Amino acid sequence: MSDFPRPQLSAAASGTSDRHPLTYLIDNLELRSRLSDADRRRILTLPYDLHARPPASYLLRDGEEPMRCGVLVSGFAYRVKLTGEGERQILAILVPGDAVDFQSLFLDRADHSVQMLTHGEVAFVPRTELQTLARTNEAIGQAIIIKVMAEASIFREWTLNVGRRDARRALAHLLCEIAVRLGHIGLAKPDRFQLPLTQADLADALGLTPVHVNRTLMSLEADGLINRRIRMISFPDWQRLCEFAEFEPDYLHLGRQERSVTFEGAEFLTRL
Amino acid sequence: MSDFPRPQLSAAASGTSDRHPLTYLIDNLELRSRLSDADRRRILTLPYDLHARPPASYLLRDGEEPMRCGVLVSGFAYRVKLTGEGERQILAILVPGDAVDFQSLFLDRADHSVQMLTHGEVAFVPRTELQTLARTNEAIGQAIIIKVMAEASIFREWTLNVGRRDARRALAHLLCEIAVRLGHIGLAKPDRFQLPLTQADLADALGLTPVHVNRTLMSLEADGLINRRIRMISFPDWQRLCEFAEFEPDYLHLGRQERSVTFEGAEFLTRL
DNA sequence: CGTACGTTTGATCTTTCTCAATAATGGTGG
DNA sequence: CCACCATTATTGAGAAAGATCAAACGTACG
Repeated sequence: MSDFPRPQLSAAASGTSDRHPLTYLIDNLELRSRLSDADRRRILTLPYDLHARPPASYLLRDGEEPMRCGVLVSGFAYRVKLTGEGERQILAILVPGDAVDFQSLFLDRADHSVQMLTHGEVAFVPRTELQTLARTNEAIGQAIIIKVMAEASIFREWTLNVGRRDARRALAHLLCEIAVRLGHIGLAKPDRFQLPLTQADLADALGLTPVHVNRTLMSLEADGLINRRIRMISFPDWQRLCEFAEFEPDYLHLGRQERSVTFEGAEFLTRL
Repeated sequence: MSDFPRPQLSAAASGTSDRHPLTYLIDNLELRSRLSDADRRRILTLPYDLHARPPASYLLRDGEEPMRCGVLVSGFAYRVKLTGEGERQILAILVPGDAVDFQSLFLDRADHSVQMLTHGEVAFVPRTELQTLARTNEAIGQAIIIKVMAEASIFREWTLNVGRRDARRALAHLLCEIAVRLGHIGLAKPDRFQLPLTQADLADALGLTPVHVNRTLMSLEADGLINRRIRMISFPDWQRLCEFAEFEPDYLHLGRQERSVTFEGAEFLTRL
């Protein structure tokens, strides 16, 4: 909370290896929940189709009835909504291991779209299989709920970023978030990472204009808060950047949510 | 979708009657889920404390470990986050029947605060009781998940509103949302309602300045999109307002989420 | 009837947008 | 490996939406 966690390398591999695709989902759930060996094996029995997807392709369309749930295996994607005028607002970034449709697993239709940001691979699991799994396996069901709740928390911070931080602070905050999330899956070095978004994407994420994002990036660089070489962002002073951005990663709810383990009938927790 | 639902009066009462407080929660869940008589009775067995709360009092504090879950029985509340500079961003409005802590029912600590907007009453239920209920009763558990997901959908639309709509459109959209949600619980007439927010609150909800909200309200009124008498907002032409605001209430996910009923082992849904 | 809070108004300033052009970059086919 | 094309990034000048500051006005309520 007070000392800012650097983006850290973890064991989760990065390349488009030949690991079972759903191990990425397992790793993702285990960022916040504890699963048993049996739970992990159960997830690996889910049927899936693995597909390569090009940039900008849709993984989910606004208004559609979701029939399957995609799990991002490699590459990046984003959640997006459009205004009537066709202006985009990017709502979230998905990284490898993230599921596309947990957000609407029990809703009749999608209220936003998900599109690929880069080239990547997606494992599609039938929605009914996941629903059944979520309801028959308590640990997995809870892990999914925790994931949904953590994502909702990220939406809230995103709204604060868009609504109440100026361009410099908001952009710095977004870079911090992406750096930490990539670090947790081994896709960022402690002091640098490859930004998967163009400046136009950043603009749509922050409710700004590409031109202004460009100027803001240059302004952050001029102040020594970041360095850029092409699309590689590096942090000369991570802590200073976090302080400037007001970045406090609690809202990511990373780390196991241990307190949520209820001891049936036990009241002692309410006395803590 | 094509014809805009007017805010509608429902059977859910409004006054601070002597109904069992948790019937408000039941009505709230039944906006989107089907519950059996047994489920309803089960909810009514939850222990609770009913408290009157003054405006601005906290129902949940950012960073706190939630020990209990409040259910708003009367009055209004809002979810809020602060920047490091102390600027507020209101993230959501809670109306009678809404639960305060579903958003963090399985998370270790709250990532935002909830405060009363007006005077009101809140029924506090021990968090462990709710967790247990959510896990032991499938229908209620699913109803809670659906509620969490629907709220997340509202967060996303909120972000679009703040990030990509100009002040007039965003304000009109917010008024539409509040009108429809109040209508569904019988707190709005078809063409008018009592706005529970001050102009400063509206500003914090939209990422604007109170001065600008004031001017924007006057501008909407000058265009005949709304009328105001004190805090009473009325709609001379609801459909025109909806079109102007790009308000399409699908994102509220009101109406029973029937498709989410899985027939165990049945694959036929994937063929729809 | 006075105090606190909310609303309205005016003048001025800043951030961010718009439009338009130019320069890099990256990938592709030859 | 090079030439070419499409994207992406950068720059400049001018315009606009929204912010800021300060004050006056209403209204509600103890």
